[in-house]
Amino acid sequence: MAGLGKILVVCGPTATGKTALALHLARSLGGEVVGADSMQVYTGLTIGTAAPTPGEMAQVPYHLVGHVPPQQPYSVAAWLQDAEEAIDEIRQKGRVPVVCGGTGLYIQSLVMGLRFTEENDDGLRAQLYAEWETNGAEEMHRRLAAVDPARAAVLHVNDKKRVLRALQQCMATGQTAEERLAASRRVPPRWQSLAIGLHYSTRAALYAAIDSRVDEMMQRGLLEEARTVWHHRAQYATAAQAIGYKEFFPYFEDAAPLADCTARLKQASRNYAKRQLTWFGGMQGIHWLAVDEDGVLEKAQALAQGFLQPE
RNA sequence: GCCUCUGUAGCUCAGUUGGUAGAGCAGCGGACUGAAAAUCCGCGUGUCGUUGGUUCGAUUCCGACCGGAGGCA
Repeated sequence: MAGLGKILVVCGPTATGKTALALHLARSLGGEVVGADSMQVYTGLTIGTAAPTPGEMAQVPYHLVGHVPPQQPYSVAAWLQDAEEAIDEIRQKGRVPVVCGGTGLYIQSLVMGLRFTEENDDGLRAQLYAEWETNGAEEMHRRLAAVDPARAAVLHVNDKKRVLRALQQCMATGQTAEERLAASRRVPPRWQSLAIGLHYSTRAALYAAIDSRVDEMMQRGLLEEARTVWHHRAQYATAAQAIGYKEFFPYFEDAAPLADCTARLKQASRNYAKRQLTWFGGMQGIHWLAVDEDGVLEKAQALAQGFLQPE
């Protein structure tokens, strides 16, 4: 363990102040921030994704924020690769990597040290999605059961995304999901991480923070940003799925009043925060801090300093 | 003032030819290995507006009252 590089991780549900904490840690400990957010990676999606502001990014070096054109596909695999590169670069400079974000899949994969191979076939994926439409869920699930019974047994028939992904992966590589999982863990973790999770002491406080942050985003010009995304929705395959934009599409299409869309956005954000809470709640070893109690920055800094202390 | 419609889950509404009720959304819980801000799974007791009456039994039928919508004056 002694030789493992150390990284700090700031995670938790949306609207808890992760960005501010990461900035504080990076500034006080000589660090650089690495974004772990599946939507903040896209260039130009700044207000709706609550990306760090130019002012914040000027204070400390940032990585993996706004570095992907919105029309370009991206994924955990790509992010992991980018993140490893960024972390290596930061450590070579003798600085501390501060990974910050709310995408549970990304953070967990990084902490676990997962690695993915090159395999990916978008054409095959599209074909399988088309077949799902004509053949139905049961038939596709049966096909998976024929090639990878273990995976099929675990996946619900309606879990379209995972059933088709498993099928695609089998067809492309001949490997079962179990073999793929094993391969992703082949290289032992390269980092030792301290994860700090931010939350509110009550669910009501979290939801109130989310609601008022949406109002703030509106004042900062979210609607115009959303309109841009709407214009390009055909090319922005993944980016157009981000919460904060798609909720306004009905408004742009004259199908709903603006107030309804704003309310819908708040609701979607609350639902999302709940899913994040489930995800991070299931991760072991997170040090949780309540942001509506005093001294969060100090507590986090003390934890980080203790962790970074050479043994 | 009169007539008609209406009052069922937090919200929008089904339904019970009389045997105390169920969907969607919300909410709550969970899952998650290449689109993950995505995707998927599970959880439904609520004075069936109030109050009398008929009935073995009323949320359901009848009356009155209260609230809401519309129409006629």
